[in-house]
Amino acid sequence: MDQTNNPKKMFLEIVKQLRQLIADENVSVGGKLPSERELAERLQVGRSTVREALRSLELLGLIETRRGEGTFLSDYRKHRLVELLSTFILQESKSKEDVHTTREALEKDAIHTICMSKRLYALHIWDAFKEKLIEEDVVREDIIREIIIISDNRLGLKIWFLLKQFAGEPYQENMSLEEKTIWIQLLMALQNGEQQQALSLYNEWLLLLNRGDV
Amino acid sequence: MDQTNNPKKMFLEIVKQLRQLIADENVSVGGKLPSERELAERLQVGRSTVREALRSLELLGLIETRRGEGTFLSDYRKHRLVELLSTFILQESKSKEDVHTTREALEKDAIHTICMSKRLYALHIWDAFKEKLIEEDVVREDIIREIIIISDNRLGLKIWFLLKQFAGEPYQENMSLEEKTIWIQLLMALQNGEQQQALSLYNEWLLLLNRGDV
DNA sequence: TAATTATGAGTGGTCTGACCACTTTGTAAT
DNA sequence: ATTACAAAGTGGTCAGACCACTCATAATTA
Repeated sequence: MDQTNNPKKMFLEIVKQLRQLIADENVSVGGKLPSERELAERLQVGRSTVREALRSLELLGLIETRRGEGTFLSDYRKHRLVELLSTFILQESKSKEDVHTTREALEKDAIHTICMSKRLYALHIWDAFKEKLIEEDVVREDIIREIIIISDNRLGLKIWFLLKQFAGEPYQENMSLEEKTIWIQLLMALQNGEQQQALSLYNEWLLLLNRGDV
Repeated sequence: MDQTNNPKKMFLEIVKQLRQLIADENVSVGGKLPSERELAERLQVGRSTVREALRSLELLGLIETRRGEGTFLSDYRKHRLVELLSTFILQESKSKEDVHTTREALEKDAIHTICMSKRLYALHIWDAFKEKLIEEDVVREDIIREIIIISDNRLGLKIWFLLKQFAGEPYQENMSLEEKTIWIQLLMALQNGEQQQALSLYNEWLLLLNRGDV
């Protein structure tokens, strides 16, 4: 059992084991976890230790508990990590800048990946985008999300998704006509795999954003 | 009692009160918090409830506990949020390819940032790198880490650091002579801010890596 | 006197058992 | 078949008991 150097915190160990258990038993989102008493028995620890681990995960918003019912795996989209991040980390302005930088790195990479990809994307995808850009109001983050989805890097998408929420309103505003013009060109560049052109347009768009607001 | 649709979790309440207490008593970074028993008495709750709150904050890395000593407010620069974030994200998307892609995106971004930066880096930094490359055995991840550190994106560095651990051995092996040659050129490109050249060399290095092993 | 050792108070770590409040479920009465 | 009620299950909280560890201080020793 405790073969390792075990000066470590038990409750941290339980957190780890809970994750393992969730993976093993294939608990799906919204699914029910074993009761605290059962967990205590299965993991061979006291109920209070189990609770310390569960409460930690609850603070993170990873699980949800309902008295009289049980403990449930909560929707990822309800993770409280982002809020906590903002509360505790992002006090330093440098951090905010870091978030932007990192997020933009992911976006550029998506553009790069799409251009480099040998995969052929159906034409109608790009056409649909362009049409949408022209005819509807488009929120900035929507189109970028699509780009990253197309680039097929799910990890990158998840990280981006989290970082995005720090971008604040600018990312949730509608695109101006000027921006749309850039993006239509950008989409064409992506369609044709013209990486240089695409990245150049992206940078142009960033400049436009930074000039406009903040 | 009066449940004004306020299913107030006691331990969440305690978390809040703890933050209040830290603010009120002006506990500084590294400072000591009251003992669990004292907190329980002051907040009029059981010790186990206090512990659930404390353990939650500990999982976040906001406080640090040392058996026999006490509970201390930890340096918020040591927060564990990114780690947690990544751990849970990586749980789901097990695609190693995604990890590599994302990691490379961060590395490229570091290169890009350094080249674009108006900041002048002391010449001796680059010279020291080059010397090290020539004279010593250099582990791959070491030099890349330095690059990212120089790019001064701490968030990116943290994420990279985590992703790196999934890269496996290749990243912990020594560089071959061929690789060193590329990197010396790359360092020169960085020194001169030649972005195109630097990224091109980086890609060349990646190709070399992928051809060589796994 | 100075250095070393022993002691005890304080603290976090864990477990047990006991209630409480609430939800679900199964059963008995209608 | 429907309803009413009791029981079981679950999270929420508390109190008390040990344990392992740290540290300051007293006691012992050199």
